Amino acid sequence: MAETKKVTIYDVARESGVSRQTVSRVINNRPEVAPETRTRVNDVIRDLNYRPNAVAQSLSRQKSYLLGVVTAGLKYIGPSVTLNGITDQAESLGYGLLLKTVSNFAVHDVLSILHWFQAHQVDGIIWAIPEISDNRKWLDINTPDVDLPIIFMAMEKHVRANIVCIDNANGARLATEHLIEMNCKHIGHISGPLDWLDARQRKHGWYVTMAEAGYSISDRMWTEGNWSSKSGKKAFLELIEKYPEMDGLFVANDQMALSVLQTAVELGISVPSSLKVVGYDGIPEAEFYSPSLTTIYQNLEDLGCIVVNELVRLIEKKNLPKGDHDPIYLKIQPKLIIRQSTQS
Amino acid sequence: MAETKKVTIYDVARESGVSRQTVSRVINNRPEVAPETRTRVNDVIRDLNYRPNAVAQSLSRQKSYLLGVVTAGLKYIGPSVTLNGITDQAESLGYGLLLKTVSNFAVHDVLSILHWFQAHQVDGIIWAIPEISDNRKWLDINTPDVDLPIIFMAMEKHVRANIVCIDNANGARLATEHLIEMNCKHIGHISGPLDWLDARQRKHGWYVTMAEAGYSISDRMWTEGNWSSKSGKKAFLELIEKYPEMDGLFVANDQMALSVLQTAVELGISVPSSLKVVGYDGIPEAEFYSPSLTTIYQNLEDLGCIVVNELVRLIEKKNLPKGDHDPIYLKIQPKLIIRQSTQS
DNA sequence: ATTATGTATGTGAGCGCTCACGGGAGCGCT
DNA sequence: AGCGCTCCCGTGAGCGCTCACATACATAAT
Repeated sequence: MAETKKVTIYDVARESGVSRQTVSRVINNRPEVAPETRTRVNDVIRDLNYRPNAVAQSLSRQKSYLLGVVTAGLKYIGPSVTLNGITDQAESLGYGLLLKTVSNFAVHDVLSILHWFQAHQVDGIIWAIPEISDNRKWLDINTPDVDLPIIFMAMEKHVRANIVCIDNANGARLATEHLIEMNCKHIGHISGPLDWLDARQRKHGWYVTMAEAGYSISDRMWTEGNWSSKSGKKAFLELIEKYPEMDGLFVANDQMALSVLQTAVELGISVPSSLKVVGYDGIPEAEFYSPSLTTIYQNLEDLGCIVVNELVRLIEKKNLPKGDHDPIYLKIQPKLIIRQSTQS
Repeated sequence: MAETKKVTIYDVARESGVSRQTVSRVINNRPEVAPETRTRVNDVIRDLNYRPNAVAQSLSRQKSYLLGVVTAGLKYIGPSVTLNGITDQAESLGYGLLLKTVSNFAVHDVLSILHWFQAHQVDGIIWAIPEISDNRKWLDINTPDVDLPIIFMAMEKHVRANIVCIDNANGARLATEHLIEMNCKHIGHISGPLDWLDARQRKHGWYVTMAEAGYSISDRMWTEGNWSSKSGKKAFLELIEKYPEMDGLFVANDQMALSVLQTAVELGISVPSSLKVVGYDGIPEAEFYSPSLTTIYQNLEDLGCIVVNELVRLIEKKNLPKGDHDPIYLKIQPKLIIRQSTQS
């Protein structure tokens, strides 16, 4: 354990009778080394238990193979799953992750985070915080003085921001169209908190689909929740009161939707026969509830994976051409999963 | 944006007419700088938009202010919440986080992870992977050649490993004692997968408490699940069949417990009047189910926070004395939260 | 023999910073 | 004048590595 202090490239060089540069060539797998030399150096490396110092490497080659990730709300399952996708893909592309979190989605000091990443020489940044109220405003006001590739997740299209997100509007459309197909005539909606972009997009998707299908829409047909089970129950009680003829319901996330299913039992409303319910997210529990919940599944792990791919592409492209291309704007498509809660 | 290239400490020095060392003193808030000099340098720093290069600092001072965290199963809520606690506390102590994940809890190559952290000069490591089957065996076999403070979470006591964990056995005791107090005469258990240490500890806690209270115990009184809702339902059906007189049930996590509550409705078993149920974890949904679920709450955010505190203590203590102290072994106490599912 | 073409290695410099020094200026004291 | 002291500041060296180059020796082409 408490061996000699740090082994450096010099130790290896001395021990194997070559120069540090040759050792460097060996550890970086460069071709210009004689086979015997290579094996000899490798032997010494093993004997000395040498391990290249990544910090020194970063400093010297001006590249860290590290990505910065800002996330929020790891206590919720969505962000966590996304992060999981990010880590996996980063790992497999040979990048490490420097993680920052901000509390309750408010970005108190964007710049300090960007600067911290910059100081640590990350090669790129993933901004994995949902767009809520005006927490992206800084992008317009204050062009950050950080010259690094950044990809944002889940935000409105923007002139000079790279974005990868889920197509919420289309997810909502799938849900609503399904309810229409199942012959629902009075389709309500429980939205997420409307300062969230995702919530607005889902609500908008419901709205537009209804309108296109010739349904008339009024404010008594929807209520706002805040994603939590508790709020789901509250919103449902409110909604069913002001919209009693409702026979179809699109809920903006599964957690609230499950709460609706349960509350429906308490109220003696039978799902799916007299009310059909669609959720959003595709959490595992939704499958094993009874009735199992029809939902819009978004593969957040994939999303994380795609973000990393795009970012690494940006990083590696950055060296070559000077021309500013259009920013990335990628929408991932969610899928409708039909289960009992909408079957007749 | 695309300004001049990197601003270094030399630029600041030249521009403000002092030596790099003085600039260094300013950015590190050292006292030996004349007030006017300090403000002048600070002005130049602001004008030039200078930001110290953390990589160079790490290399030079041989200290990175970075912690390595290995986690697994971010797609589950437990590990994520813990990670959340870790990030928050690390942040507030001035440490950054380097994150690695491993897939499905199996540590295919422990050493490569340790070495990666070591190469990146982290100051300490948090091993936040649950102990499952023999994924800690390496600790016995192969004393890692990494001379860094490491803290493990959720593992069996070990001669030379620092450990911070939740007192599962005691949590299970609280649950079981509560059922006993509520006059249950036939108390069953649905365990987690028994290759998990946590599952074994919870089961053991139930067992011991039962035994101490003079209950006789047999194998028909418990079944094994795998934490998932689905498995909870399956386990419950099995259990109620072989142990029909059961009137109290301790379930090893909330997810399975909620599934039990739901299945009970389907079977026409009324909770709590004819069966009382206690879960474990304290997930938010548990509160808003009906009946709301009595559960054992473990504050995982706190847990993460405590781990970081201990690790940083180790790091900062490391410089001073040579004496190896006993390894850390901290057990965090969970709490019983009584709700409807056990009220008479 | 002369020049070209490689292949395998070593050398200086530098990445951006901090440590350990050392040294000048200014003060009060003998 | 000389001493010691504090306060402020600068210089050399080095953290561990990689870049761009130079060098040595082979082999092949003229």
